[in-house]
Amino acid sequence: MSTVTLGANAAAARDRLSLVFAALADPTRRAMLTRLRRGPATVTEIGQPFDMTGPAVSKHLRVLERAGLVTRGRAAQSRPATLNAEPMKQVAAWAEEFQEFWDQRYDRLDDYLRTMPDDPKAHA
Amino acid sequence: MSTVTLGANAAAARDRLSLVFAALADPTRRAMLTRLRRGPATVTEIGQPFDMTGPAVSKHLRVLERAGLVTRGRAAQSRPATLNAEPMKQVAAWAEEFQEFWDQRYDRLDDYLRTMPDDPKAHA
DNA sequence: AGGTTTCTAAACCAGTTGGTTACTAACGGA
DNA sequence: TCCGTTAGTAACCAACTGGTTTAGAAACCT
Repeated sequence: MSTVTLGANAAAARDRLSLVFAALADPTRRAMLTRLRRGPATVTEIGQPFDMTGPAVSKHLRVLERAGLVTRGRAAQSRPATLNAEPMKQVAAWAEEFQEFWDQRYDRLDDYLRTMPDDPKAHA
Repeated sequence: MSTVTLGANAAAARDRLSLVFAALADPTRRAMLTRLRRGPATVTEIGQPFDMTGPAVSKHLRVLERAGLVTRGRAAQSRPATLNAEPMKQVAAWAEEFQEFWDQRYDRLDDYLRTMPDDPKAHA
């Protein structure tokens, strides 16, 4: 079998948007980003509100960095993190493609039944 | 120690937004949602474009369902999934709280330096 | 009743995630 | 030069993830 047959490929082909969404899927990291709206901060500053060890904070920051949500500088021995909100623009843009469905009543069974036969001419 | 001491708590306290972001962090699932914009669809219809087995599709749908992005009905032996885009409104809202930083030049070192003296006594 | 279609459940597997502890590196100050 | 602060590496661990195969439930069609 040329097909890989490997049980798990998992997150192999992680595109950019997936990285961003995955980074945002953790409340700790979202809180960190919110914190960074008030300006750049050092690792210890960022980790202060959370009950976790230094390396854990460091790892979270690396996830944010790899998603492009944070850029890191170097000032003395501190390595300040700066918010880079550009990827969030893409997140918002993606979500807003669904805007027309946001407040849709989902009891439109008739609509469902009309769409059911799935054939292209059902629309025209 | 009453604290669990367990090495991994991980995704224990998954709040709603985290569930939604996690669900969107997979390109397959995003494609499924995009598909559902054209109207409800059965599991086999949804899984057709993807090279994966039935159960895999089923699992993806369950993730979407638990995130509140999809509601499932029952019609005959098919169990059609309907898009529920309401959580995306929250996603967009969250992302847009960062709107003022989207196009920000991040070479504002002066701003950084102004925010730096974060310690309380530096203010008073 | 028997068969087909549609979908899910269970068990399993490998890779990722989120945390820990212990150690190391780099810088600034006395 | 030595010390404290700041941050990152390495190794480890348990839970979660995304996929598989195998089997089974539920509804339709003769």
